[in-house]
Amino acid sequence: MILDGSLEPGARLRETEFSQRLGIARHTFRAAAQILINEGLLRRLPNRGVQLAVLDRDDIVDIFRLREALEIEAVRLGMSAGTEIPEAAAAVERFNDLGEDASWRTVVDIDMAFHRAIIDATGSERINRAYAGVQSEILLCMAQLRPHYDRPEDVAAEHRELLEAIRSGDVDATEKLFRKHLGDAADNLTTALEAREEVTA
Amino acid sequence: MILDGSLEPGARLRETEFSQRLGIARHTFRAAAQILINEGLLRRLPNRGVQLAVLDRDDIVDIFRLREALEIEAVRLGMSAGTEIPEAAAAVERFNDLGEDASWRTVVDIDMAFHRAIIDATGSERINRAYAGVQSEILLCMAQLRPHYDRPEDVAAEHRELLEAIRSGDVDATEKLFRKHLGDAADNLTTALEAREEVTA
DNA sequence: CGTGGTAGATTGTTCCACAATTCGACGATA
DNA sequence: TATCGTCGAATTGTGGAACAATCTACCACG
Repeated sequence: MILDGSLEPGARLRETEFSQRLGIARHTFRAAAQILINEGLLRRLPNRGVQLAVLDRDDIVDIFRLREALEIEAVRLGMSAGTEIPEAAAAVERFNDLGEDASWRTVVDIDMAFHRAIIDATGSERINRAYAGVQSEILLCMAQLRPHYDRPEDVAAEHRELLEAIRSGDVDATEKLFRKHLGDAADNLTTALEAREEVTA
Repeated sequence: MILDGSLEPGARLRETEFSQRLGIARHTFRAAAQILINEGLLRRLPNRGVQLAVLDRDDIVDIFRLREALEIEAVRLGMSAGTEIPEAAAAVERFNDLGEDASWRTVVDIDMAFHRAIIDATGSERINRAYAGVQSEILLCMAQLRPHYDRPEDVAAEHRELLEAIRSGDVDATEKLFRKHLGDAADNLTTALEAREEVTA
């Protein structure tokens, strides 16, 4: 429901209401909510329960700060270990196969798979956990914003570049490219956010 | 109790026993445990409750991988913003004031304060949260290992260098210095771990 | 028009209950 | 004797009801 968009940003999730709607006990709902809080999807207001996170401009910037930290480190680790990342290559392939009319959701899925592959390649449980958190938040972003996306082929080209950079072995150049890629994505989302704010305002 | 060392690594925390010992209800204990699980201090075994995390060599390496990712990014952000970090400077001062016989615990506290100051300076809520997780795990490490530490003045000197590097403005050199500093710390802990394993074996 | 108070709603926590699952002991069988 | 399966106790996972603490909204009052 959260990632569906069927819940308004900032909506308060009352315990009795939702536990009944989900057919679970209030305790169980609270336990589940705690997990989602740690993923950043919900926020706990003391004595006022949980509410769906509202992401403002600063949040998006912040999410991408952490994302940059994790992905850059993952890239460095992967490159110094010289590991191949077949899943990332597979993601690029899937990008290439997309037609002009590919659904936005498909593009997002492949994008996520690409970046997750790089994280997975590190074999670091903790970097993985931390990244899982930002990834849910990004999904939440997407659910709330539906930002503008480039044509599939442009997205494909950009990721092909990233993969080639990794294979080239030039760490600094790759790092720079990733920073640019992630920075652009963050800009995309922030402009989408501001566009929505204009509508609601 | 966890960070005291009064609980053995890998110990199972039975719900009835601990909720009674702490004077809280079983549900409350479960909720608290969930939070500690997210901090990496406890592990949940399905249908077998929670147990105190046991950190092996790989875990230490992994913790410091994430720590490196976060601190390096924090340093970069702080340096590009040109922010002063008075708390870090204060930590260095406290190091300088330490006598030869300073307690190990004091050294750890100041060390933590120094590194946390750098993280705090980013103003990034999410980098902060992620770092809080590794920090508790490091504390757990410390509680379980009591590793060998250099003389206080050496530790002081090393941190003074780090701070000076930040002030110098040379990002790459600073990054290299931090990687070395953190790598050494990780080595310290892993050797301490291996030393303990020899004893128990 | 602002202020304070009161009543209702909601959360945080406790206690009790019970199904599901795991673990260990016991005994049967080869 | 060793292996395996079965049974029972212990423990977890979940549900339900209750209650104090806290918050919210509304209303009376100055």
